[in-house]
Amino acid sequence: MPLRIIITAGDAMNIGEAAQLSGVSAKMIRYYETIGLISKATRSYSGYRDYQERDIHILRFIRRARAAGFSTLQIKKLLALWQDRQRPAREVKQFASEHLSELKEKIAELEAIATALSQLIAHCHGDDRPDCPILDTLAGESTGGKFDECGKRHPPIRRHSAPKPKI
Amino acid sequence: MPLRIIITAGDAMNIGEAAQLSGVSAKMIRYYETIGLISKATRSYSGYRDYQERDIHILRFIRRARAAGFSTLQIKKLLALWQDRQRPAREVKQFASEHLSELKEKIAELEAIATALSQLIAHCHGDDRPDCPILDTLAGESTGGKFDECGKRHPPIRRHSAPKPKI
DNA sequence: GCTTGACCTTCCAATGATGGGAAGGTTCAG
DNA sequence: CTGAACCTTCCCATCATTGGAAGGTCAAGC
Repeated sequence: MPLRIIITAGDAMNIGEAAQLSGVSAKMIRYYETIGLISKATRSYSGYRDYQERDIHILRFIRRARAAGFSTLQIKKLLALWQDRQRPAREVKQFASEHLSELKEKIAELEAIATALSQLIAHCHGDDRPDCPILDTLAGESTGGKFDECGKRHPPIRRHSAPKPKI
Repeated sequence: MPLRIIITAGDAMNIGEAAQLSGVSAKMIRYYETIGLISKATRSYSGYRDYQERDIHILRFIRRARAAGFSTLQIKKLLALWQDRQRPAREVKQFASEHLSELKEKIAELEAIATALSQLIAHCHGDDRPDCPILDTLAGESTGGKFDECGKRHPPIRRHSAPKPKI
């Protein structure tokens, strides 16, 4: 992966440098532009996107907000709150609190699953014999078992990670 | 939502009844067939899929495994283990344990986010004044802040829930 | 000037599990 | 025979993210 380190004196920079400085991939910067999360970048004569320090700040904000688990839609609102210097902190606190509640709910769901699974695993002798309470429970005839109760939401397993903040 | 309750004496049934009995939606049954998680259903003369009791058991197994947070790929393996009556329970236990580790890791990540967010919220006075440590942190100039560390994976926010087990 | 390679551009595709809906065929009861 | 409730296949959307192709641009070194 050859990676030329870009150093520029002034403010203006291409998308690659913006990506390096902000920790948001160029791909994602373009994506954020298409979904309207950031405003359309001005273009150089040849069509290259042009970024300033100010854009880098915004992109970093977005990266951190993503790392905090906010969706792009939520970030749109956060950006609006951020840019409005008159907004009362109350609004921000409330918004963040709602997100925190969702997070906690998700955690509780996962923990319910983990607990149930732990118990099954604990009850499995795990030797060469074929009888196994784990499979028996999943196959179970009875209703109202552990896994008829918990784990109602299951986001797809993702291959791609969110951008790993290296800056 | 008109819903006719279907009661059939014998084993053979259409996809709708299979869905009701298994708790897996007809849509998902077809999907599981296309991705090869279940074998292709036999068809009636007119092309309707035909299901037996045995298929219902498999579908219930899949539903519970999904509720336990296994991906369809993992379930494929679980089904193979289940169907192999000679497999040592050790294998199942190991497989489930690996999944449990992943679950715990995910929980830990979410908890790191939740903790960091909690702290920010706690530090926000939340009144009418505009200064707010939450936004300040997201906008922060400094590197190595809370959200430069935690939360590396963020599955997309889903609209659709996994099938809610009602049976 | 020309080449080369590292940039940049747009566009399309895939991921994973799930639902929505259209267009059209089947079945069964009244 | 009609209508409703099934069934079929096919395409689309979600969300954030990456991959890759096809092609334009720029700057350094020859």
